[in-house]
Amino acid sequence: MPELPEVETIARKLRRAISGKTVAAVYLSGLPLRRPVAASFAEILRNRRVARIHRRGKYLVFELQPPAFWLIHLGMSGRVFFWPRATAGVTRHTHAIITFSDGSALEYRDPRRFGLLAVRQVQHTRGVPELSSLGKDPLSRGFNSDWLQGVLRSTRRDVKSLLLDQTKIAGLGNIYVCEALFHARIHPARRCDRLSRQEIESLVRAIGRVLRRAIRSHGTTFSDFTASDGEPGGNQRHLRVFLREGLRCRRCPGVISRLRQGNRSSYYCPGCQH
DNA sequence: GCATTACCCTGAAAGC
DNA sequence: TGCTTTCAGGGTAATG
Repeated sequence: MPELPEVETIARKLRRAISGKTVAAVYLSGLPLRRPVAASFAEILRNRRVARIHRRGKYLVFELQPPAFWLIHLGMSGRVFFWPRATAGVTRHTHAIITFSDGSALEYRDPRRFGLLAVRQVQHTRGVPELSSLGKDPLSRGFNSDWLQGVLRSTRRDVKSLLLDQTKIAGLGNIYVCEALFHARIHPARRCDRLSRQEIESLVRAIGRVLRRAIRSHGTTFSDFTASDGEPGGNQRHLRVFLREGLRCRRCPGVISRLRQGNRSSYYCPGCQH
C-alpha cells in the first residue's frame, strides 16, 4: 500500500525519466477506477508537456504545459512503470499507457482499482479539489509541535484515526502511523486532546524520522510495491510493529498486539506504548 | 463534528 | 486437490 515514502520514491524517479516530455498518445482500459476516468482525460493530456512532477500527500502531481494538472493516486494496489522504449504491453490490470513523443511510455496498473487518474485544466493546484482538501504535509516546514498541538487539542478522536485523516495530515497511511506511534511510545487508541506536550513533540520527531528513513530505503515492499523502474523498497527491515502481531517487541520483553480501529488494524506494543 | 458502517475490488490465505 | 469464504485496506458516502 503506497504511502508518502513510496509515492515520493516514484516521483523522484519519474522526475528524471519523463520531465520535459510531451504526451503523444493515451491508452485507457475504459474500466472505472475509484471513479471513472473522465472522457476528456486522453484529449486533455495529448500534446501537453510534462513541466514538473511532484508529490502532494499520496498523490503524484504532473504539472503540464499548457497549464493543467494530471493526478495519479495509487490507492491500495496501483503501480506505475516507466518503459524507456514503448515496450509496454497491456496486461490484465493495465488501465492506462501514456506514450511520449520520444517513444517512451508510462503504464498504470491497478488490480483492485482503488486508485485514481484525473486531469484538471486549471492554472493553480488551488483549483484541484483533490489537492486543495489535503492537510499539511508531514515533511513540510510547518509541520511542527506547535501546529500539531493546535490540531490535537481541538478534538477528542483517537490519535490513530486523526493521523490517518488526509484532510489534517496528508500522506500518512497505516504502516507509518503504526510505526511512528511505536517510536513515540503512544498507544493508538489515546485521545488526541489528552496527549502531553512532550508526547506531541515526540510524535512529530517520530513521524519525521520514520518517513525520512523509509524514503532513504526507497519505500516499504511486502508484495506489491515497486518503483517505476521495477525496484522494490527496502524499508520492511526497519518495521517494528506493522504486521508483527504475536512477535516479540524489539525494545521490551512484550509481544506485539493488534487492535481494530474503524475498519483498520493497528499494531502496537502494549509493553511500551501507553 | 464525529463515529460507525458499507462500498468499491482482487488476490492471497484460510477453511472445508 | 479444488472449491468457497474471508480478509485486507484508502478514500468516500450515507447514516446516526
